[in-house]
This record gives sequence, C-alpha cells and structure tokens, in this order.
Amino acid sequence: MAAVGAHPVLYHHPAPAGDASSMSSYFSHGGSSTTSSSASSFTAALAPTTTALAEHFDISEFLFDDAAGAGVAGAPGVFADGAARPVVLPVPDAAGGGAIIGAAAGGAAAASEVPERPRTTRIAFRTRSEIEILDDGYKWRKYGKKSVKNSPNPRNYYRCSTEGCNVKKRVERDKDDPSYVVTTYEGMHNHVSPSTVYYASQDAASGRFFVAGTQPPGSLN
DNA sequence: CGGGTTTGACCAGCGC
DNA sequence: GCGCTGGTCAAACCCG
Repeated sequence: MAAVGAHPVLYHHPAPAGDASSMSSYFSHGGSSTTSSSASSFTAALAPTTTALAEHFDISEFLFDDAAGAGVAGAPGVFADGAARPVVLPVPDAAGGGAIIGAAAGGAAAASEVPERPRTTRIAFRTRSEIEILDDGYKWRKYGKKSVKNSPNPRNYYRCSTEGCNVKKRVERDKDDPSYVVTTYEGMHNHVSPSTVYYASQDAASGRFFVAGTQPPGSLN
C-alpha cells in the first residue's frame, strides 16, 4: 500500500453563482492513512439534491484531473505534491456501478430506461489514484471485504461510522485498469462532514469576506 | 481500553 | 431445487 502520510482534508469551495447544487467541493487526499478507514476520501458525496444529481450530475463539476486541478482557484494547497491527484471519471459500464449510477431516490428523469432502482441514492465513479482509500472527510468503518467474480481485485465495504448515518460505500480497483479505483456510495449522510474545512472567500465587488462550506459555522441550529 | 480492521461464516437473491 | 455470488455479521485481533 502506498502509505503516504498526509492528512485527509476536504476542501469546500464556494459554489459558483447559479450552481444550485452547491456541491462543488474539492477533495484532496494527501495520501492514505495506513489504516484504511478513517477517512476515505472523496467528496462527491452524495449530493444533497438527488434529483439534480440524477439529471444533471456532471462529475466534472467536482472532480479534477491534473489540468483542472492545477487550475483550481481558491483552493490553494490542495495539491501539495503531484503524487496523489485523483482523477475521477465516470464509470464506464454499469454492472457493478454504471457510469455514475445516478442516484436513485426521487429523481431519475431517465428512469424510463431503468425499470426500478433502489430507493437509496447511489453514485459510482472511478478515481485515478494509487491509493484506494480516498478521503472525503467522512469517517468510514470497514465492515467487510470480498473478492468478486468479475474482478481480480477484492471489494471493500465501508459504512459511515457516525451513529445514525447509514451511508455505505464500496471500493474496488478497476478490473481493466488497476490504476483506477471504483467507488460506489450508497445513501446520503445525515450529518456534516467532520473534517469539513471552512474558509473565507472575498467578494470582489464589496470586498467582504464570507465563509463557505456545507453549512456556515454560525448557522448550525 | 476503546475503536477500528481482518476474515471466515452466514444469509439472501438470482439464474439455470 | 440447487449452486453461485454479493453483501453483511461477528468474533478475534491489532493499534494508538
């Protein structure tokens, strides 16, 4: 395993005006924790708005490849080193997770092609990474490992360790290209990421600073 | 000592 | 009905 020690941090970025989903977030995994779980990375996270997700989900909005990553503004230091930059791509085929198994829940405008889907939100995507455990800021607890028929690589099962949160995720290496990690999230977190990093952005026009994040620190109930 | 990981066993769904 | 496969459980173990 690539035990590159770095702390998993999730950077939240102010959503561009007009971006209703407000889920443009940046994820960086500086490396993997030697012990798996505790932080898997990635953000894409179950978007808060499943409907939008199903219809307009564009992985490119919350992923970055080398080029994009380099161009990320407002997230200085996301890539401290060029070693572990995840490149997320839609999963090519469905079986274990079709191209972004778009969400389930309420949305699914394209559901006409899919007879029936589980009620839980499910998203799958590929991440180009040397490590399997990407940090999405949430704390995951591994509860199983299984070798699957279609892949020479074992599939790992994780569950959000936050009490009351039933989000699960499966992580496995792409059978066709081991340099990619296929991650499938199932469910939606009912809590804020414990490691969400808030930071201020300055409004160019007014010069005012405002805090960005999943929830403004001051407005938590 | 508490929390997380490992790993074999068990169970349910599905195809033949 | 049977066998296969994926998903989950749970006890043992490990680590901070």
